[in-house]
Amino acid sequence: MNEQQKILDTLLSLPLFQVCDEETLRTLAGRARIVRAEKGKVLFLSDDEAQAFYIVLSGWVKLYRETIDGTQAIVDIMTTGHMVGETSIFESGRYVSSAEVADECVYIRLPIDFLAREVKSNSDFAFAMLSSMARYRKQQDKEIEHRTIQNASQRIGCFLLRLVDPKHEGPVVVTLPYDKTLVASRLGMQPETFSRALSKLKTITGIRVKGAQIEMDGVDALVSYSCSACSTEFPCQGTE
Amino acid sequence: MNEQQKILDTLLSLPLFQVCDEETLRTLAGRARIVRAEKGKVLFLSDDEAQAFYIVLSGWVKLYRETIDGTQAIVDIMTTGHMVGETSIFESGRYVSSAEVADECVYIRLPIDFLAREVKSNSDFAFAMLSSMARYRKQQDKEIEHRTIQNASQRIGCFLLRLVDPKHEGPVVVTLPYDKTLVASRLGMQPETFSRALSKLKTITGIRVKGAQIEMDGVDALVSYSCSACSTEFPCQGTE
DNA sequence: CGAGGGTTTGAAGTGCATCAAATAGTGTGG
DNA sequence: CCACACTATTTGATGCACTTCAAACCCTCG
Repeated sequence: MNEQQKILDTLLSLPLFQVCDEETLRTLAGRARIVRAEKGKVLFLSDDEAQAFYIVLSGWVKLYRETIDGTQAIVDIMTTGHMVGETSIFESGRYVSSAEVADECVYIRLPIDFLAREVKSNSDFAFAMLSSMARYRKQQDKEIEHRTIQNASQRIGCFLLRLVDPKHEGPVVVTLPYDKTLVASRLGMQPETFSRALSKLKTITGIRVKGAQIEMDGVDALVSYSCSACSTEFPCQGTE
Repeated sequence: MNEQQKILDTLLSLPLFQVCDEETLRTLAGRARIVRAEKGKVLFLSDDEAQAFYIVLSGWVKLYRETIDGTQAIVDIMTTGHMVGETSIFESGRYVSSAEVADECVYIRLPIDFLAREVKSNSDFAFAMLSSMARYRKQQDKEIEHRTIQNASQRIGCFLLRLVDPKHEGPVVVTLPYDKTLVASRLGMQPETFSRALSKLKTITGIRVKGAQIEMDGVDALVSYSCSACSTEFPCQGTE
């Protein structure tokens, strides 16, 4: 399958683009490129003038903000199906955070001018984009809540639960999606704290940790430990 | 001036509604009510079925999420010109957080069905709403950053700076917009911590605190103390 | 096999929370 | 205008959670 066809198929698989005219998408796909990149590749920096937005096909892209002295705050970590950089069209055409590949990654790079045009001319598209924006907003609200009222171990528990299929019952094995250092910063803590908090979670809830694999007999122990300190009940669906 | 006219004028003064047909707004205004409410009045609770959205005319409304044991996490605090509850249209018609009057407040209560209809039929409106959503998203991203890398005193300094007119130069007096306990929870800390962190900020930056009034000879001291631990330079425009 | 990154562990320090109590500030009724 | 009640704010003492710095360990990959 050629690259353009692959891009077109991807677009058609995303709810946001399903409301677009196929001809429009074909043109868009013609102006897009699939990119394979290694960890560390910078997609864009905060305040850069936006030329493109991105759709992640596989792997992980981290969004972060950075102070002058180099301290980073992870804003979010995106993966398959997520859009990156699209909000620049509402911010005078500049990116509001930096984006970098966190783990070997394939993504589509698309011209940003398409977005602004489509949002203005296709109200279904605007509505779909609003929905995805609203979902994101809800997620960020939850994130603030988590960081305010959950301790480190509870946040880890909550993170693990969001990796479990909510319909699943009985014993589960989940795999951490990226390295522990990154999970730590995603959850707003230091790697050392993560390591210790995970041990604590182990003794409290009886989960078993084998490298990046985490086994448990069921979600109940985690749920009762983590979700008690949260306004949302399991399944939390914090997105991602 | 009668109530409907006042509502109509308010709507016309907000960028979001300026893109609407005046006749449509007149109808909307006819279905809206101005409400005066005291501290503690609940506008809605998380998960309630949404009947209305709100526009704050004066005073303060806090958005919060609450765990079963009653612990609250303040998500945001809204004031003049802010919309509240509007995202419910993207969340199967349910509110995603609770809202309560934090300080004597006047607001307009409008029927929610208008929003969904207008977003779908008026693409300028959809675009305007996207812009406001994007602004909010940016603000929340910043909030997460602040809570991750700023300490309590720096967050207070940052909060104070956002109360200062960015174009202002020389000595300034700012007034805390609501009581210190609420400012504390807005910034994700305990009242006691707020009090101590404010004293610390006083000795570090030379600001003078007189009740809710805070005087300083200039913003520089605050800027160099608070903004150094932030990716955004002053004026930060964290909104609000 | 050795280098280098990721991860864990240890020791020590800091910041914030918590509980308790004092103080200041505000509004009320007399 | 004062005394009282009530709330907001501050202060003190203490403990825990998380960070920091340092070092060891582990694993993977050239």
